[in-house]
Amino acid sequence: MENVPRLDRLIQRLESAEGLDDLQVAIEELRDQLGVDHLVYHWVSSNGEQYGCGTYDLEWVNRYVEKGYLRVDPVIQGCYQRFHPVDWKRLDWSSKAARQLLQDAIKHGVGNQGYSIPIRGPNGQFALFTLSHNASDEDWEQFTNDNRRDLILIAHYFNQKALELEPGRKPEQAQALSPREIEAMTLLAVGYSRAQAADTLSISEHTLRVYVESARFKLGALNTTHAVAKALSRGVIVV
Amino acid sequence: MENVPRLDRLIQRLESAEGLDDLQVAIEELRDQLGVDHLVYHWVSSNGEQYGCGTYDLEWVNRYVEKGYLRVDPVIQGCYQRFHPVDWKRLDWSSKAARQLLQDAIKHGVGNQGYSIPIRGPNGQFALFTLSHNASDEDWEQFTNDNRRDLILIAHYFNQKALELEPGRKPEQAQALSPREIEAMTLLAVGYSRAQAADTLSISEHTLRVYVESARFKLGALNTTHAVAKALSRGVIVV
DNA sequence: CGCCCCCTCGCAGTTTCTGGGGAGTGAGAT
DNA sequence: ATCTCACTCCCCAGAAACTGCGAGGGGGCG
Repeated sequence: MENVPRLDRLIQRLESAEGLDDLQVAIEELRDQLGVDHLVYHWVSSNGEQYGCGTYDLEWVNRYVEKGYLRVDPVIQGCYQRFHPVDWKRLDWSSKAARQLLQDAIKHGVGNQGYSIPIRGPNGQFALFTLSHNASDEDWEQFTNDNRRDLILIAHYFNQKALELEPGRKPEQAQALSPREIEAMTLLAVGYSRAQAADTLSISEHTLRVYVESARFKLGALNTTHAVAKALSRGVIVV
Repeated sequence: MENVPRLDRLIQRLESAEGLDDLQVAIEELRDQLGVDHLVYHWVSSNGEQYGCGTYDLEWVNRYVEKGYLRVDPVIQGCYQRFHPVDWKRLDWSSKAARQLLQDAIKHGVGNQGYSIPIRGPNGQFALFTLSHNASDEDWEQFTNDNRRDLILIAHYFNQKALELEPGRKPEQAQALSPREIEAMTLLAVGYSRAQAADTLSISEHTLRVYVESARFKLGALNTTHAVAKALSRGVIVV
């Protein structure tokens, strides 16, 4: 495993990428240059669709999806709650499902070591930039320490380009909620009933209802719970 | 204006900061070293609370808050929709309130040029790392281009430390949900009614109800919407 | 072998939410 | 100066969710 080579040139390549294919080529080259087993960038969008590119076997990717590993993966859950890159060893693998996932992953060629960088974009976008490799704890620690900053930057530029190139993200640009709508949704998100929320805002329950309906419409949600979930995952409201 | 000096040492200083005061000192030193007029880190939250440190006059900060500029500031709104750092010139200053804000800002010593880096953390955290200065368009463009990568990194480490030090962050690790409970909550979060969700899982509606109640209890939530919101913001479920 | 948790199912009554109407004011934008 | 949009209020009826009662089988762990 070597240090990130020619950071400047790599970032320039990323910036000049014109299609998702270019990102796939870039990630493979970077994998080779770093000398790690796998390098993956993947993005979970709020509507469930996800785009990713990387060097995992297709078989493993499909298996991961089919088995619903997304829901039990400590890497996902851990990164979702963290800001800084995280070594897989520091995550919580105590649950049975998690250990099973890890064994399965190793069996499919994912290394015993991993390092994942969480990245967040507008509208609740969340992506991971992950390295995996077979190495000793010491070597891996050394490697990740040496390259952390460059990897953070690469992940950033990678995500920037993915955001640019990702099709179908404009329609998802929902209308902004009005201040009152945001207040109403926020109160519902922290457990208030409509009556309580209306009382808190000193308006009639009917008025509050109008806000919630309006917000539901703007967010394209099917019901109040859905609307709160969408508002949260897009960062429209914060609890 | 000079290039970012001694990036390594600066990041080390940030990493070893033990209090918010250290961050204030760090930001002032960095400002002096960069030779820009102002450098500000602030954490924007929609409910109004915010923490920040920087070199703006206290008078200006207070005025900004009192006037409710937060709601009309194109810097906030623009960065909220973007991932990459943005030059203030590229934002939309067409609205009357925005131009008024800009004039007011310049009058209070904020430079005519600005550059803001959006940063996002877990649970919808959103912060800005902003430079402002008096300079010509050409000089400013040159400066920001030369320092972009280093500034992104600094902003990242700054935010990491701010997240660590932020007092109001309670771990509050709740009980884990069972697989079935996670499935149930996830379906509700994507807009399914209880009946639909039960149908999807091929169980009776009542059984599904038991899961939801159980999850609500484990999450310490007051109702289903609250439970979904808590599960989402804790990363227990991913939509 | 109990104990605890996970999974599964039923009934009934009460409360809340949803969706369909209509209506008036004020601020900001064209 | 009109016009849009946010904000406020009201009624009604049906659909859905919540509350509280109870019940049994299966699996892991001390």
